[in-house]
Amino acid sequence: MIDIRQLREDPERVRASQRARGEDDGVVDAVLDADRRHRSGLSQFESLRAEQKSFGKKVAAAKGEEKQALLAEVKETAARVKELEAAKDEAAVERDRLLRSIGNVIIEGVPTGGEDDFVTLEEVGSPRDFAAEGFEPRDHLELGELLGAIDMSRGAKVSGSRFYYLTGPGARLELALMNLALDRARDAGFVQMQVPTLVTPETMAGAGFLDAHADEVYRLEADDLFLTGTSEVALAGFHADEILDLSAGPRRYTAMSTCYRREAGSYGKDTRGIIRVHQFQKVEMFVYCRPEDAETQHESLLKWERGMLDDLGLAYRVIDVAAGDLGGPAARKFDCEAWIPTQGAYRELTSTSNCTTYQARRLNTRERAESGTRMVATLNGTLATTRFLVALLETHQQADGSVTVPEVLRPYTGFDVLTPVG
RNA sequence: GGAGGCGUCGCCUAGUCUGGUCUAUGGCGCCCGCCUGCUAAGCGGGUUUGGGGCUACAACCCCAUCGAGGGUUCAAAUCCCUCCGCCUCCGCCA
Repeated sequence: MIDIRQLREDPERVRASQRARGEDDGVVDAVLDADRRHRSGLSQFESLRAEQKSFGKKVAAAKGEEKQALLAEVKETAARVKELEAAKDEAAVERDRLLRSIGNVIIEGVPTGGEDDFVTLEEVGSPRDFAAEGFEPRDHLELGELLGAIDMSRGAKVSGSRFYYLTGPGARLELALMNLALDRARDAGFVQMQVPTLVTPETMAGAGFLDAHADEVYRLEADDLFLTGTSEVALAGFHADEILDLSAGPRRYTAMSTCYRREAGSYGKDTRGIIRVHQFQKVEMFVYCRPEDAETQHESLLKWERGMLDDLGLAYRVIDVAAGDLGGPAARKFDCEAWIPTQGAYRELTSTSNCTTYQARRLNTRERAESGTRMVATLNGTLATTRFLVALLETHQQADGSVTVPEVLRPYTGFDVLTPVG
């Protein structure tokens, strides 16, 4: 949720943000209107309520007939107070409903437009030239099956489409990747967490996943709980309704968790292999910081993400995601997309978002400021996910189907190469 | 799953039975000041959070806030209902 005060003081900035996102900017005036109605209703309610309260003291002091007379007089006031209260509450509900529909105000420099309007900030490394090497690359699933690392058909047998098993060296490789990421996060000062992956509707909504992403979320109806699609949800909820002390610097957390996504509306897309699946592992970074530190923290998250991709020997590009593709909470988002040889395309491996105070406002996470309290900023970023395996297998394959393990992962896998089985 | 107890403004705590003088008591901690070679002690004052009004974004005034949400009432921390959390005991269990 954006700050109503910012909207009052600088409505044009919010309108411009809405336009850049390709959203309706008329909602801004609708909010202002509801806000005015709420505030005038609030004044009316408060002054009459004050009158009623002072009357109550007279009633308490009075006796006998005098008391009866006062009671009769104030009864009408009480009824009127109730009406005024209902009216101002109604206006507030309308105001908040509209306010919640507005996405975060984008940071200056974010490209205008939709999914295809991103700006490439940098291309790192060059895609491997298999033609020059004289062999046709196998795709990650063919390799995975050849190496006894991925088993899609048994995943489908047990759980349906878009489920899979990682077997033997595949399971080992994924866990190696996660451990590398967790060690790096720890070395960078992140507090490591194990988090719930089932959360309440309040937490899910607070993190911002029940709006645009509502169809993407698994819901357990019997218990009214949601399976999270990222540990960002639990990490964002961790400090909900708290007042933090950030005087010693940002609070930074990392967690590996299983992530669950329905992938509704993506029928027929990425149906082969583990590019797009219902369940996967991910190591996430999450930062609570002062609003003025958010952009610096965002750069740091991007730096750590890039460090992983660099050291894993992947070719990738960094993009500045366009306003229309940010989602509600993010004010800016950088994606790192790795080159997938058999697709001849860059595909998202990591994503880091600066949510400024948007997420914190919904979750009511504040900090102690010089006078009073104020909202903190939250940021998140991916350090590793199961999808990395796609780029790793394809990029580091050899003509005979074996796959070289990047140096940095070897201490974790315990082997240097995956070799074809049987 | 069953029975009981508890939830008060950082922490502890009074108030709940018997609704109004609660503008929520006291202690600890913390902040400001006085006093004082320094520190401590002592003394005085302040110290929930959110919102609104008026404004210099001050001061001041008002409203809400006693786990959350409803209800009864002229009036609710206090009475009633629902929910949540914690504790104790019993039952069940990978």
